[in-house]
Amino acid sequence: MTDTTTRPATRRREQTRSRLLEAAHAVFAEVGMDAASVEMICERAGFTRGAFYSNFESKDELFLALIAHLAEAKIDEVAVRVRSLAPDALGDLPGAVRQIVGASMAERMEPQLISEIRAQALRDPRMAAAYLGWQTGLRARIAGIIQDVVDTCGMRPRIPVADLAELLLDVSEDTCTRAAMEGRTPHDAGELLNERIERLVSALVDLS
Amino acid sequence: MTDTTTRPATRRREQTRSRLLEAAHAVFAEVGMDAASVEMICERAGFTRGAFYSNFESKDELFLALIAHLAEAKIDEVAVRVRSLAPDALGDLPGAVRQIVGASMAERMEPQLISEIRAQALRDPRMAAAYLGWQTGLRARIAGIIQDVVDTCGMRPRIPVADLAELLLDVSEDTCTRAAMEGRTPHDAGELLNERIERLVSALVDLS
DNA sequence: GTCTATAAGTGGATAGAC
DNA sequence: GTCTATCCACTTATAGAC
Repeated sequence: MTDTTTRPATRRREQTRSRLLEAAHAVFAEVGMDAASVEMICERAGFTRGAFYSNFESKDELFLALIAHLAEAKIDEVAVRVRSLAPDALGDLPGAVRQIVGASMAERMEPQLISEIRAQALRDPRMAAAYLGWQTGLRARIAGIIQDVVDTCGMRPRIPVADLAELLLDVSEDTCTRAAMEGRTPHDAGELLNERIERLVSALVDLS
Repeated sequence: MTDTTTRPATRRREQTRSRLLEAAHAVFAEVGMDAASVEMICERAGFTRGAFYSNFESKDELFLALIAHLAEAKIDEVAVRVRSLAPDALGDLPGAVRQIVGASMAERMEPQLISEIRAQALRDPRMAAAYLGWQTGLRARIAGIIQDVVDTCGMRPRIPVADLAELLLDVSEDTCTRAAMEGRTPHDAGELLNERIERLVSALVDLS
C-alpha cells in the first residue's frame, strides 16, 4: 500500500494550490493584479472558481501567497547558483553577480511581475511587508556572497558591501525593466546588464 | 472687449482637461490604473462621466495624456531647480543631485504613480514609448548637468557621465520607493536618499 | 459643454449539487 | 474537492436632455 490512505486528499489539494499559484504567476504578470480575474487564473490552471475559493480566501490572499512563494523560490535559487559557480569563477565579481542576480531577473516575465508586486506593495501594507522581507533577505544574501569574494580575493570595495549589494540589485532590476520595455530579448537584457555591472563593479571595488 | 468671443469655449475646455488630469494623477496614484474608475476621477474633478468622454476618448488615452503631461512638467522642473542653485553650490555634487532629482521624487505620491506607470508601460507599447521618451530626456538632462559640474570643478568620474546619470536616477527612484513602502515620510526619504547618494558619488568621482 | 439615464457587460464571491 | 448556478455590485460607454 502507498500512503494514499494517510494523505491522499492533502496531496491533491497541494497540487491544486500549486497549479493555481503557477497560473497566477503568469496571469498577474501578463495583465496585472487588478485586471486579472479569478476566472482567468482558474481557466489557465484548469479549474473553476469553486475550486479556487476552496483553496484561497480571495484574490488578495492569492497574491500574498504568490509573493511568499516567489521570495522563497528566488532566495533558494541564489543559493543554488552560488554553489554551481563558486569554485572557479571567484575572481570574476561582475560575472558572478550577473550569474546570480541577473539571470533570474531577465528571464520569463520577471520584470512585469516584480513591477506589479511593487506597485501593489506601495498601496497595501501587508504586501509591502511581504515584499520588503523578501528584498531584505535577498540583499543580505547577496551582501554575504560579495563579502566572501572580497575577503577571498583581497579586494577593497569603495563603499560598504551592504550598499554595494543594494546597488547591484537595484541596477539589475532597473536594467532588466528598461530592456523589457524596449522590447529586447531576455538574452539581450542579460548582455546589457553584464556590461553595466562590469563597469560599475570595476569602478567601485579596487583590487588592493 | 476681452477675447471672450475668440476662444471662450476653448479656455473652459482646457480648464476641464486640466482638472481631469490633476484628478487622474491623484486617483491613479492612490488605487492604480485598473482599479481607478472613470467615475472616481470625474467625482474628484467635480464632473460627471459625460464631461469626461467629451474630453478624452477613453481611460487609456487619459493615462497616456497624463504621462506626457508629467514628462513635460518634470523636465521643466529640473531646469527650474538647476537655475535656482547653480551659482553657489556647484562644488557639492551630491547636494545638487538630491536637490534636482530627489526632491521631485520623494514628494506627493510620486513613487506610487511612477510605479504604476512603469507597470503599465511593461504591458502597453504606447505607454512604454511615452515613458521611455520621458526617461531618456531626463537622463540626458541630468547627464548634461553633471558634465557641467564635472568640467567646472575639474572632477574625474570613474564611470562615463551618462552611466552616472542613469545610476543616480535609478538609485533615487528605488530609494524613494522603498522609503514609501516602509512608511517613511517624504522628509525621511529625502534624508536617506541624501546619504546614499553622498556615499555613492564620493566613491564614483575623484576630485582629480 | 455638461448632465441624466441607461444599456450591456464583467467582476468577486457564495450556496448547494455531485 | 471540485463543479454549476446565481446574486449583486460596479464598470465602461452611449444617447439624448438641458
